[in-house]
Amino acid sequence: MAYLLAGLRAGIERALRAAAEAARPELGLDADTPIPDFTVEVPREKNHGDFATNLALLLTKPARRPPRQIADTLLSHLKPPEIQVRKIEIAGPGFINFHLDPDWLHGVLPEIEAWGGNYGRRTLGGRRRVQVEFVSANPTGLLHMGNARGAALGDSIAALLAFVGFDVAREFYVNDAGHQVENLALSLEARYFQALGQDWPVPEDGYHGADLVDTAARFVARHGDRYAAADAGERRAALLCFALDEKLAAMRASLENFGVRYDVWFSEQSLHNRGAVRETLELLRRRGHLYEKDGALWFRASAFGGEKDEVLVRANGVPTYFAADIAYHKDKFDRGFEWVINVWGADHHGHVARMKGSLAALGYDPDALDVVLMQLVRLYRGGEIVRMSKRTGQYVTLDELLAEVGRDAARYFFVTRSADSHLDFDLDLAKSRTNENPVYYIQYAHARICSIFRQLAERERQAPWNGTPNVALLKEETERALIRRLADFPEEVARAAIDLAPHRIAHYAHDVAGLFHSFYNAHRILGAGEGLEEARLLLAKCTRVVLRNALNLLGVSAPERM
RNA sequence: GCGCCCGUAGCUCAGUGGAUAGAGCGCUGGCCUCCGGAGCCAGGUGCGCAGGUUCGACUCCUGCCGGGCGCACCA
Repeated sequence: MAYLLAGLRAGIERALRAAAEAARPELGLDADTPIPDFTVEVPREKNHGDFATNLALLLTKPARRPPRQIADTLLSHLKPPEIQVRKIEIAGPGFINFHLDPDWLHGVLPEIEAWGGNYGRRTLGGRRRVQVEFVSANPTGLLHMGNARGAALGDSIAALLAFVGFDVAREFYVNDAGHQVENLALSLEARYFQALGQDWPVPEDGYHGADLVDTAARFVARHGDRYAAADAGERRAALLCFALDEKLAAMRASLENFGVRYDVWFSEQSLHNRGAVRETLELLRRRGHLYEKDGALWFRASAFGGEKDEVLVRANGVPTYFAADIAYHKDKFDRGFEWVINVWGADHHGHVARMKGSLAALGYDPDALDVVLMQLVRLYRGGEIVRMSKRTGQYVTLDELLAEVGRDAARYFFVTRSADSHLDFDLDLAKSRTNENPVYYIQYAHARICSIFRQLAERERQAPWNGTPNVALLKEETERALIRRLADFPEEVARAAIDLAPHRIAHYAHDVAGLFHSFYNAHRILGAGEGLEEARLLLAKCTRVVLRNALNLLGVSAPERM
């Protein structure tokens, strides 16, 4: 998949490498000295041309010559690449700047038009199988802001990886086993008896959210007081089963409203049921990485980069969450994923080293696991921090967020910051339908373009135009700047995917929208005159393609009207 | 105390070791008899501190200061 811009860059790289090889004798480089890894990048400063390389600067040490002299020597050996270079100059401390024939931009729009919805797609992934696991919230409550950020981030990462050619699966790990679930059962039991009119307090460290009151009420509606007199274990099991079904269904619905769909919902309990946890423990034991102490079974995590050793089986015989998680990650690789990505809250960072350590201990490659740690979300309303606590049941849920600010603004806000930056989410800003809100700025550009084409369609009914737009007519500063930026999209996509950083796409889309608005404001499209109008329509059309493709990656809609 | 993340403009944040560090919001002043004014144009202040590596550091290393989060037989 060779895009225009990438081709130009590659051509310059090849020509430079060849020049460096040819200049070896003059530069005093023997055959063993490698040519350093130079960059061919787009200079920030326009006067510095279309591309610049630092090759001469990097050669100063091996060649032991001043950089500008090296640059001179390189230039004398530089065969003009297959592209049209108008001017090459040595500048600054020793950069070599390439000024291209500005006509190269003429190829960009036809390229975008031809690719359409696939413009920006790459083949970097080689169809390798990648799994992205995200949210994986405890089914003990509703989804909160941290889960929402994880959902937006994980889904966009998955979309990006798919766009660059990976075979991607989205997965939700359901923590339906362990202490917290037992805790949930006890809280439910209390709400159940309360619903039946009895005085039965929710345990101190239980779940106090009002949602459990509703769950209990529905349980009573279905089963009445049948379980009041039943065996406690039976009662709790029934309540739990009922609640988990309900909670998971609700989570799935919330996430779908948020534009997130999973390929797999993976049950932790299923690992226990089919003996996968036991088998994993056995494998670790055979490999000599377990020992007993104080009646518990420990994993020698400290031998694999962990901060300390970890308990896998408690003295009471119950395996820990970590034991199940090891089995789970083993299972991921056994299912054939070559690359596994977890999106976790920063409060789990301590878990990363031991998780990777456990993979190493099992004989898997710990580098095949990447954990994207995402910092916490702080919610602001009316300039004040909204305090949240799951334990006390006081937190804003994903559903409430969607009701208040809408899906597009929410998705955009969550994904516009890098994962390792704390997120201050301003509810007032996110729900404002004004120019303060950056998400509408992008969508507005898209809607504007659609509006132009609606009018065009209206007019074309009288006098349809059929010809080929002449992109050479697009000579205005704002036009060229916009085209240039549209040409960047494939590289932006690749970078964002490799870095697992969808926020780059958010910023890029905003940038493109801004360039379009500037162009639009400075020049007429419809009625611009014979030929020019068609060229500008093509530019608008291609801008729409890029905006749409970018917004798609973020899970934000591209509306035709607003 | 130890570990991870963060510290860039008044606020919220971008910025693969490159040349003169950007955007949004807020503030001020302008802009179409015309394709959607949710738009455009103009105006300015900043890389927490101190060392080090490098031809070159916001970026890498060390120390310090400040903020967040971890350091359970919880998940």
